[in-house]
Amino acid sequence: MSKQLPPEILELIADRFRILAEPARLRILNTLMLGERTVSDLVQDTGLNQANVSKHLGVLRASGFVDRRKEGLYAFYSIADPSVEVLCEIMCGRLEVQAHEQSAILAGSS
Amino acid sequence: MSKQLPPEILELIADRFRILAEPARLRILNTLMLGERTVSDLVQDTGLNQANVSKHLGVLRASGFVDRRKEGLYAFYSIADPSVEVLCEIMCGRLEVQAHEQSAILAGSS
DNA sequence: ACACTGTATGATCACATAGTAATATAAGGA
DNA sequence: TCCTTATATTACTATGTGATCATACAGTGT
Repeated sequence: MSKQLPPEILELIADRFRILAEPARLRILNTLMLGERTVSDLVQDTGLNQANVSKHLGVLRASGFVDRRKEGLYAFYSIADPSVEVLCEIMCGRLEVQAHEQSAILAGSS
Repeated sequence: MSKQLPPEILELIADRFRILAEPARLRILNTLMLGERTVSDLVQDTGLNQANVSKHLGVLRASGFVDRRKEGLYAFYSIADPSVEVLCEIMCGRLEVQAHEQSAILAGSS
């Protein structure tokens, strides 16, 4: 536990965190958790424009978070890295903890 | 599982990922996993300059990842959010999986 | 061959932020 | 009080990248 990691590894980890540090990409991933979707589906779902969605999908694919399957004119994207969901759940859980602490502080100071 | 999250929540999650998307901050956190450290300790350990370390610590503290305890001239920082370690481990595990896949591909194509 | 649709790819702009130097603040000692 | 040390902050620059527009590319049908 808590072993010291060399700077090169920490850079790679930071790179992966950076991919997820974007609301638009999280929206896309969150939709993909429901199952495979085409680019057009995601454009509809997120309200982002097509170029933007395509670019985010490119980033997500290059970093191995999603997979692509081409079929005719369509490109079907899907989650390739199941850890995404776990990561978001942890972050979410932490948000709830902090929200609790804040309301506790507010309640205490009143 | 895999519930749809509203955009506001995803923005908060993205904010937290962004905090961790920095090699320098991960270096600091990784050192703090060994225990409480002063700013000077961290400057020594990371090789970053003092202003830079202070600024990163400020960001980490504002987002609740670390705590501060002042004692005389010194400021002792420590991990406040234990989930950091888990998050890094997951990312690390995923890096290993990808490394394996890549070497498998290379071996197969030879 | 042409037209149409879905997706990907530049080029550009705007903005956020990491790093750094200089300086400010705060605490302790002579 | 003055000096020194530890930490925080401010101002600035440079770099990275998200959003957008326009356009290119690929597959399908006529």
